[in-house]
Amino acid sequence: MIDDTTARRQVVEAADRLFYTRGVQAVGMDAVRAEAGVSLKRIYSLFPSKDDLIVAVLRHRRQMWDAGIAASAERAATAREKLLAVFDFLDGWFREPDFRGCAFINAYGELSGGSENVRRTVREQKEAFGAYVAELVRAAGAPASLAPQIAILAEGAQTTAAILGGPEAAAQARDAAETLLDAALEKTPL
Amino acid sequence: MIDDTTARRQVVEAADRLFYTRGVQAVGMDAVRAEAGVSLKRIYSLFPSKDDLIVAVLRHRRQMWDAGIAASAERAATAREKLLAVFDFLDGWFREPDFRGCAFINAYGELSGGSENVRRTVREQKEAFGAYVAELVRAAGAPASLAPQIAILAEGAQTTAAILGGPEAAAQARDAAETLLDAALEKTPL
DNA sequence: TTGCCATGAGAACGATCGTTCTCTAGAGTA
DNA sequence: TACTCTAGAGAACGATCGTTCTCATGGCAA
Repeated sequence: MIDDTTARRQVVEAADRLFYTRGVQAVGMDAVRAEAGVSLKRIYSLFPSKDDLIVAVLRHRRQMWDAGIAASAERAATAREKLLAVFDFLDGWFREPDFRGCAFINAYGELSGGSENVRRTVREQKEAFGAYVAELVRAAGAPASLAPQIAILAEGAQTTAAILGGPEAAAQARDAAETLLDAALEKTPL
Repeated sequence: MIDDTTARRQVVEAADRLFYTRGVQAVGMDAVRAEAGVSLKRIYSLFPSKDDLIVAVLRHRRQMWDAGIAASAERAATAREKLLAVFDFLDGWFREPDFRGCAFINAYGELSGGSENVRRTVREQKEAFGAYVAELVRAAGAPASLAPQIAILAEGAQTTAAILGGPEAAAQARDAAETLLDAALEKTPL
């Protein structure tokens, strides 16, 4: 028998694939069982309910998001370049053939009416991303008011790319962010 | 008996309220019947399926959105002010107590995996809004590349306001749009 | 080998869904 | 008044969901 950690990972990754592709409510627990190769009994011993599994999937998505952003930032030298690297990360993501928008936004739209846990988990990841951007804005020497503007650009790029179906929004948002950065640094010289 | 036009309107408005508040899949047709005061038989004679009703609701939402944007633009004199008026409209909307994000984005996240009709209807409204912004950008004498940037700000403000739960994103996006407008017009003088 | 216990496969359960059907009551007409 | 037709109320249907339960199987201790 596979150990709990492995089973847990298999279930979360399988559910993530299915949820992201088809939507959460459209995927039954039996489909998760088939995709993960883990029995229903085992799944329910690892996750007390589907709601808990959804939250675990969102946490897993957040780890992947954080890792992707961090990897993209590593290749940048300055805080300004790290900020713009966010949009380079988005650009690569938008070009993946199975890109279907931000899983957090999708889950929020689908489940926020029903699950408080989902609402909170989604809000937490958006707040964490906002804090990440705010820290880079501070390091770049720009006024704090720039941070939410950049975060809004990143959010908007994700929904625009999902709905219109092309990667262009990433470059457009990146250009806008660059303009905003230039304007902010101009007003706040060293 | 009420005529078809009235019944249709009652059903669409009732469904809109329920779908927007609780999510589409969480609302059964029987709940729509109760809220609208129109029998199931009648509903199914007006809309062949729930999918058709969803599309009708989205079209209704689009009319309300277009009207709101137009009313906000009417109070503005120049093209530049009309562009910024979009964010004033958003600001008022975000402050409504039952604001729960953009119905189109929510529907897309919830249903795009299953319904081609929903996908297309959502895409159409985003494209229409993009065209509206593009026309104003042109009238303002700014380069065309500014238009998608402003549209992305509007999209991002909507999801940010929905998830974080405050109206601040509207003013933040408005400030960003103003900065982008200034920078664009500076580079492209008359 | 024998008994035991945990496990997985999948049937079962109760709820709910979208959709259709039945039945009844009432309006309109001759 | 008697007949017809329509529409509404809601039961019914088949499917599917999340969750639980049953039962056969196979490893493991003695």
